[in-house]
Amino acid sequence: MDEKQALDAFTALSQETRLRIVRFLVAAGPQGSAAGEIGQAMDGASSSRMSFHLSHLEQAGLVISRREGRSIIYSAAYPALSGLVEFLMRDCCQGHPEVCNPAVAALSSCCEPAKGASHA
Amino acid sequence: MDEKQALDAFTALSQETRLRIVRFLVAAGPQGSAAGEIGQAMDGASSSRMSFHLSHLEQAGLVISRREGRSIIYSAAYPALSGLVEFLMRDCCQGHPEVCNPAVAALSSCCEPAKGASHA
DNA sequence: TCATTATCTCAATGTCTGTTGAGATGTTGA
DNA sequence: TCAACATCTCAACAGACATTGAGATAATGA
Repeated sequence: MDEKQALDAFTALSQETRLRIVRFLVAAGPQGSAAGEIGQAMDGASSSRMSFHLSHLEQAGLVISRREGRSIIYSAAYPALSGLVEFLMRDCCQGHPEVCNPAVAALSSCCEPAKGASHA
Repeated sequence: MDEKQALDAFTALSQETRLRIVRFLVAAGPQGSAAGEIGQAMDGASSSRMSFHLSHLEQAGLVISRREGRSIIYSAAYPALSGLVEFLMRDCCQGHPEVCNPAVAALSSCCEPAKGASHA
């Protein structure tokens, strides 16, 4: 992840519809979701609007797509998301791990295999 | 961290100068850096430009400021950064921790007390 | 108080971005 | 091949954003 990629990723995430799409796909898991399904989840956004935002996200490297029959299935690009987090926090704390440990804790708890209710 | 805050944070991070400022301050640690110092680190950006971006970042909650004599010292708002990471990755992986563990690893390694060379 | 330094505020300008609607492309089943 | 469906592409418009330069505010030391 270099600065240009990070900038593209943050630009993509700075728009309400796109941020919702990414979070929707993050929660959807690796199997992803069809463009139409995503559009319905976004308050029934128009197809051209979805296409615009999905291709924006794909160009930014935050989602990936594959065709399945008539549908195009989008899913979160987890490695890119990890890379983005790492880029933003790189060289954090300078030997004071307590300042960024909350971020680690937040992510770790998310990634524990679900036992009951998960997130806070 | 709610959606509006996250959106403001990502908007703030989607601009080259502001992203550099945040990363500069993340690396600078909790003691922070004066506005003028930051401006010099940003290829000598003009004071009005720095002021614009720093107040943008402060409004977005990503940095905090304090006056020290004539200078205003800015520092990274580490809890906000942690919250942002948590918000983006919330509900990730749905029982498949392997998909977002790389993000945890990236952050964890950053946060280990420095022994030699730190980041990857 | 005055000069100096550090930073912020404001208005003007050019550029970028999101939305919309119409139409094109690709896929499926008959 | 045809009709139906899913998605993408394109041009146009309104609104938001970054930069600039001039001037205002705040703190310091003499």
